[in-house]
Amino acid sequence: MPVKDCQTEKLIIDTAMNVFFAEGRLYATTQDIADAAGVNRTLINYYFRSKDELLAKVIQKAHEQFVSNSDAILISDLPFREKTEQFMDDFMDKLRRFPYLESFLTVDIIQQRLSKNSVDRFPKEPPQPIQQYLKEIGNEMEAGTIPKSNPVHFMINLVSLMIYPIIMRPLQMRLLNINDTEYDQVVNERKQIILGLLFPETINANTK
Amino acid sequence: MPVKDCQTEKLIIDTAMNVFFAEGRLYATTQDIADAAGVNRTLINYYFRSKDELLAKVIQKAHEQFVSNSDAILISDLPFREKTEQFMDDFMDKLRRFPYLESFLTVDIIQQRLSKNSVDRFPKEPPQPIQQYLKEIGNEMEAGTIPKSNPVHFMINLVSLMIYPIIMRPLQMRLLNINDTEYDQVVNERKQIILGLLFPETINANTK
DNA sequence: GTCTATAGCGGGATAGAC
DNA sequence: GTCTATCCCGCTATAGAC
Repeated sequence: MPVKDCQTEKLIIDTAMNVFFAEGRLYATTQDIADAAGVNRTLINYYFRSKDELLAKVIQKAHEQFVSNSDAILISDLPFREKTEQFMDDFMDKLRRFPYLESFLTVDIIQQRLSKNSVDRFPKEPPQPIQQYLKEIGNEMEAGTIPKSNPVHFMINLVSLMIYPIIMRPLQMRLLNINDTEYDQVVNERKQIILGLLFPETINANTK
Repeated sequence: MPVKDCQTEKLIIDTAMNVFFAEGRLYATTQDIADAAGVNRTLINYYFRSKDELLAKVIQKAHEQFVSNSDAILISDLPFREKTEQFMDDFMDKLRRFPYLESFLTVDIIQQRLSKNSVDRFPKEPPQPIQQYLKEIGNEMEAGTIPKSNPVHFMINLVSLMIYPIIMRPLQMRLLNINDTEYDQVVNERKQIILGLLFPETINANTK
C-alpha cells in the first residue's frame, strides 16, 4: 500500500489540528503552523490554496474524527441509557484530546456569518445519527423514562453540561475560586453528575 | 451635574461593547469601532493607549454591568429557589442583550494565557457574592432540597445550561436541523427546563 | 481634543529558481 | 515538491498641525 504520497499535506493538517484544538492557539498564523510542522510556510499555500481552505480542511477532518465513533454509537441498537453513556464517554474523551475545538468552532462560525467569503466547513445536510437519537429521546419521553419536553432540550442539555465546563474552565476557576487540581476533580465527577440530572429516577444506578 | 466631560470616551466604550458583544464582530479592528462610533480612529489611541487597553476597559465595564444586578440578587436574603430564579432571569436578560459576550471572553482568556503582554481584564480576587451563593447551595444540599454533590457542580450546571445554547446556537441549529423560529421557541422554554433539572422534586412547581 | 499624514510591522499570497 | 525573494495589504500606533 502506498505510504509515500501526501505525507507533507497530512503533516500540516495534523499539526494545525494540534496547534488550534489541543494547544489553543486560536490566532495561530500560517507561519506558526509551518514552524510547528517543521516545513516551509509556502507549502501551506502549495497544498491548500489559502489559509481559509486549510482551516476548512482542518475543521472538516476534526469533525470526521469527532463523529466517526459517536455516529456508530448513536445508530447502534444499544438501550437508550447505555447508548447515552457510551456517547458521553466518547465525547468527553475527545474533549480531553481537543479541549479548544469547541471554542474554535464557536468563533469560526460567528465569523463565517459575517464574512461570506470563506469556504464551507460543514456538510449542509443534517446528520442522520442525531436525528435517529432525537427520535429515541422522544420515545423515552413517551415511555416516561425521562421528563417530557421537546427532545432537542435533552440533546442541548447533554452537550451543554459536557462542553461548557471545559471551554470556560479558566473563567470558572476564577469565579469559583478553585485551582487546577480541584477543577480536575470536578471534571472527573461530571459524568455521574450529568447522568443524575438527565435520568432523575436512576441517580443511584450503577454505571457498569 | 457634569454631562460634558468624557463623552467621546464613553461613546467609544459603548460602541465597542455593542460591536463586540451585541453584533458579534469579534475580530473588529480599531477602525471598525471608530467608524461605528463616528469618530476618528486616532481618538482611540488618544483616550486609551492601545487596542489592548481598550479591550480591557470594555471587558471591565461589561463585567461591571453584568454583576451589578446579579451580585445584589446573590447576596440578598431571598429564599434559595427564588434567588436562583431571579439570578437566571437577570442572567438570561443579559445574554439576550450581549449574546456574544461569553464567546468573546472565552477566546480572550485563552489568548491571555498565551500572550502575557496584555493588561489584566478581571480583578484577581474571587467575587464574594458567588462564594456566599455557593455556601447556600451547600446548605440546600445538606437540607436535601437538591441532590448532594460538590456545590460548584450546581453552579457549573446552572451557567452551562443557560449560556451554551446561546453561544453555540448556529452550530446546534445545523446539528439538530431546526430553524430560527424553532430555536427561539426552544430558548424561551429553557428556564423551565433548567429549573426542572436543578430542582428535581419541584418540576411542577409554579414560577411565580 | 480632534484631525492628517506617515511610519512600521506582520501576515497572506505569488513568482520563479532549483 | 520545496525553497527564496518579493509584493501587497490591513492594522496599530505615533508625530505633529490645527
